Amino acid sequence: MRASNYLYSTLRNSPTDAVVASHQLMIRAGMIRQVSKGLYTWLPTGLRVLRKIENIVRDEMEKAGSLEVSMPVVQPAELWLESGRWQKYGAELLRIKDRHGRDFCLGPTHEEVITDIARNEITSYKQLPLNFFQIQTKFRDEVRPRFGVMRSREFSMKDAYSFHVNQDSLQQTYDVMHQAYCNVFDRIGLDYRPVLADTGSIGGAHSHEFHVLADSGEDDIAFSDASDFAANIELAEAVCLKAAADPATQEVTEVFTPDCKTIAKVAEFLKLDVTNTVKTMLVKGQSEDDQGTIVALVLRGDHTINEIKVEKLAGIVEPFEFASEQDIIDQIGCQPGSIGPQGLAEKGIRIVVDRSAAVMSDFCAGANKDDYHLTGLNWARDCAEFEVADIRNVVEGDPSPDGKGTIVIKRGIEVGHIFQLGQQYAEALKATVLDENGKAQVMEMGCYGIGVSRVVAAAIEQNFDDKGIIWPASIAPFDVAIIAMNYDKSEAVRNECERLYQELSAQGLDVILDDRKERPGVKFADCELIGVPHRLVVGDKGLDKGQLEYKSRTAGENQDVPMAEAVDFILANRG
RNA sequence: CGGAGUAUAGCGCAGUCUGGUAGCGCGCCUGCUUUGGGAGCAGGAUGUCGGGGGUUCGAAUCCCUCUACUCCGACCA
Repeated sequence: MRASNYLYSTLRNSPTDAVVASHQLMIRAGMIRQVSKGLYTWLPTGLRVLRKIENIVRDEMEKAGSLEVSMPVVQPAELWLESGRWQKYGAELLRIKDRHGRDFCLGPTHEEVITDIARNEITSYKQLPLNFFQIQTKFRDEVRPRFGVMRSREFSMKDAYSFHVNQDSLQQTYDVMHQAYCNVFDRIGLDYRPVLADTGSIGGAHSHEFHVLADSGEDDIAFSDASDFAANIELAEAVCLKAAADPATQEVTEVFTPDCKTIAKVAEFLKLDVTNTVKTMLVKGQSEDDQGTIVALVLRGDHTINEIKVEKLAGIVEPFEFASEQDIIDQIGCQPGSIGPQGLAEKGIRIVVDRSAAVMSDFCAGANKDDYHLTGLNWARDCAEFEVADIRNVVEGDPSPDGKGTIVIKRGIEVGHIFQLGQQYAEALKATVLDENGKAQVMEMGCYGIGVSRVVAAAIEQNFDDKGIIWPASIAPFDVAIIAMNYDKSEAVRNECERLYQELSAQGLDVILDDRKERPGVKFADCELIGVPHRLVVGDKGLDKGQLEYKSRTAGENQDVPMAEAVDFILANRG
């Protein structure tokens, strides 16, 4: 590519509405432009990167035995009604009507369509296993799109779906895909981790997420400092090593705690450590007869509730919802802020206590009376009727669930997610094959996603400096930039640039020849901003000595390279 | 959905309080000079001041309304 025929669209200052580095740099480097909230145009530089990632993903998928297909973005409501997700998926599913008034949606994912294909095309167990993938535009009407293409409404995703005659076969493909994902992210050159994950709205049993580690990530990942354990905090088990509560040493005492509506205030007012308090939260419970059912969740004062874990308890409404203030006043007789577990069981309220809270002794809790708390509480003596469950988020310093080391928490950007779906979609859509005995059998399914456009942003989050983007070699928009000095005046420069351009291109490299009539500083700045890994400067000064000047994007110093060796030098340094 | 904020040239911003001919920097165009880190001089182009309505002799500015975008929150007892 010759710069004189190219659109840089680089900006000197970044628009104020971009807050994270990748979003700012993608705009400044002329990669993307926002068209509307969560909707972006990919400019030439951005699209080059996106395509390179797609190609790596496609290559690894094919190596893993997946077959490429292309499914429609617009999908009929019928399929979604059949799977039950037309009602279940919620507002992220953009529903539209066609001219005949029939219902459609923009595909946020493609389980329904692929399962429809599978049930029509696959008839015998002998055809299985089969694995399909596509790289395609998805639409999810996000509550809050942000951070550029990191969380946009329309985005590029590689989604794959596998079909099996049994669980063993599914597990095998799952393992193959797990490895393929590692290969993809290794090839791109990202610092990533596979982590245990919740299955969320897609459903299913077993699942891993692939996270790129970055402070700007939106997910918390719990790692062990002594093993390879890693799990999304949504899922990470909170372990309590202490087996039982110590015996009571204090009597229950009611204390006046005016205006102490939070644990922090209560602890401060009573000069207690927050770890010696519990907080009691009331959430909506499910029951057949009445609507006002509430369930009490009890946590140690310094812990936070994990909604995903709570939703998995039987009898709790999903999605998770706190009880209304009116229900609390009606059933407990006090305002939120003074609630405690003692006496709730007598009122017929179910109590679920977190493991760590269940082994406390002589603790402090709300008195179920406005502006009063109780100290010296002990479970066995004062409030013996409760269930114990894991309902909190792990925190740093917790023991690792695998028994090795302690938990460290880091931020991650979710770039991939693999699931074992089991039979849920195949069953809903009646996708069956005939087995050895000629009997119809519901297929097992797996699904596997990579957020291709998000990988672009994630790669930048891990690789930039004050001058701009530093692309991993595998996905750079150009492999090498030839910066011409005095291109229009010097025939020697033009000839050498042309030679390099031809020879490097012939080697399969993506070359940008900066032949613009710009001052050198402008060319250097653009080259660094868009993050080209290798740079050759061609000027009369060097040519007189038979030399070119080389600099890698990451190196501080220039390096002279003889003209004759330049192409081999670049090839050798490409890595 | 709740809260806060913004909307003026391609980008970044001033002007709004106190109504009186639309401004600045960068970028863009032309010419000359310059040519190894975002050049200098001279000249030039570009705006329905987000849309609609109102008040006024007169509105970017005051009032009403709509829209778009940004950020924060939706983890509290």
